[in-house]
Amino acid sequence: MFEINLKSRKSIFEQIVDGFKELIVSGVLKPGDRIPSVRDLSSQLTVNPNTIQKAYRQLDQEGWIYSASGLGSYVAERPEVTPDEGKLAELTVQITSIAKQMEYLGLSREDVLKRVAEAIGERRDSDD
Amino acid sequence: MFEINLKSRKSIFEQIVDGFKELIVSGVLKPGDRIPSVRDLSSQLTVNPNTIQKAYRQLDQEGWIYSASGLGSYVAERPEVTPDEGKLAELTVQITSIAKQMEYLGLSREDVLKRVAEAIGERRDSDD
Amino acid sequence: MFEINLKSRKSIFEQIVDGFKELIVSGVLKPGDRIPSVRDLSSQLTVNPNTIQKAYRQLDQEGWIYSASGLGSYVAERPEVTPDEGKLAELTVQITSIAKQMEYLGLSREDVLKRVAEAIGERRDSDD
Amino acid sequence: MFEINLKSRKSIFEQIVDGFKELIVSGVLKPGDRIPSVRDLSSQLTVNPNTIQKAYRQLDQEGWIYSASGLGSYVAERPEVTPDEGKLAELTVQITSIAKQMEYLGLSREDVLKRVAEAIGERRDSDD
DNA sequence: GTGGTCTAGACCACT
DNA sequence: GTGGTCTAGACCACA
Repeated sequence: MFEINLKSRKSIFEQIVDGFKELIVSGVLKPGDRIPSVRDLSSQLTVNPNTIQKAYRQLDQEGWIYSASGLGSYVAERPEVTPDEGKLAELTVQITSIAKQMEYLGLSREDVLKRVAEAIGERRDSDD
Repeated sequence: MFEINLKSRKSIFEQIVDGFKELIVSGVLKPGDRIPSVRDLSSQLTVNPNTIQKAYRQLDQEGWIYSASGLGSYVAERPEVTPDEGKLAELTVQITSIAKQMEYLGLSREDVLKRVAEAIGERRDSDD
Repeated sequence: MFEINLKSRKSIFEQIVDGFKELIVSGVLKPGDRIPSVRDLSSQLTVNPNTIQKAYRQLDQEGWIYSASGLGSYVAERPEVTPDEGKLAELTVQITSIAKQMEYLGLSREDVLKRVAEAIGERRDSDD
Repeated sequence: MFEINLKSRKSIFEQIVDGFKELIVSGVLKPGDRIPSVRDLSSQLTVNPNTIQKAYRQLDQEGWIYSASGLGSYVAERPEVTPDEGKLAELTVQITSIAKQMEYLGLSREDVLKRVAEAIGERRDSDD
């Protein structure tokens, strides 16, 4: 699935949460897909089940997955129609901070935008 | 200078570090500017001096400020010519992750780029 | 009959028990009505028969239905004359807690009562 | 503060969460008040610190308290101005279900409303 | 001192 | 089998 880096500044918990977000957002995991059971992932990553559990609960609360006791955990439907403005606002704050730091490091505004555009897989030049 | 929000999930330490980064990156604090002494900021924010001290040390290590013993702390010069590719790579990873999450939430790629562009204060094409 | 929502925090078992209570309390199911057999409901809801079985047993014990071996399960008579003060006391505690939370959230006492009144389908004064 | 009933259907975790909500909603704990440290409450209730911690985190996420690492946990400000319609809707669903059950048990609609009115400390008859 | 993370391992209810 | 709760106890960063 992914790997845990014990040396990272990120906590194991956070790495698992973010790891799943990446997988979902990048389309590797699709809505309805079953994700590993707490115990399975626990032994796969050699991480305590409690930690996995906590991560799953977090992802559940944030709406990324849902967990049905006795059945397993599944990737939630993609939030359609109404982009959650609350979450969006939070992400905008984060992205702003990072974008400004990149600019400060010497990147031109154009270059920052280019990197983001590449990141989400869009050609900015051709058919913009 | 800025304010400490105890209700934030961020620790006070983190808020101070990030707060200074924002101020520097946004140009409020310019290279060479003197920043408050540990004692002053401590009483201003009613925050434990140890915490301020630690934050300054962190900012120093990351190259945002430099502390001259007995003289005070100053905003470091902007790293001009040579964009630190290591830091840049890390930031790119972060910004990619966030941009993809925004897209997943329902924003079009165009809208994501627009938000970033606004974030760093640029008009994307000419006068869009 | 009703639907099972796997994404709910409620267990399937709980959803079935509560679902029947709602149907009975709202009058959709009336005393004496036959409810589906375990097998039927199991295939209708695609839920494990054991779970249905357990839910029926629970409803039986709480006096909402009665199961006649070999004949099926039926909605029990409404407990007319003697309101079970034990159950009532428990419900009062629960409703009090929720009402106070609604008030704390910013609803006036009037508004809280209005919502409850609407909930049970009554006009509070005359034709409000 | 309050007591834990090991025999209750409610989990310890839930009892703690609900216990604090009661205390806040009833005014025993006021915004800004400090609540016991995780360790203190843990030894007071002879409940594992992890469980207390989990409860505090839940209360934090729901906006009832806020926890500042190294400082302690405090009752959050009362949500003013904008009654959170999401939470309100959830509570309305709950209160409806209970009110209907009370009615089914034999209470008149009037009696149900009376109980709720008493619960939140309002006289329905005098100055309605 | 504070909150927070993580592990180890038991136990429970639900499917 | 599944998710979820709870305990016991270590450890960390922050204040």
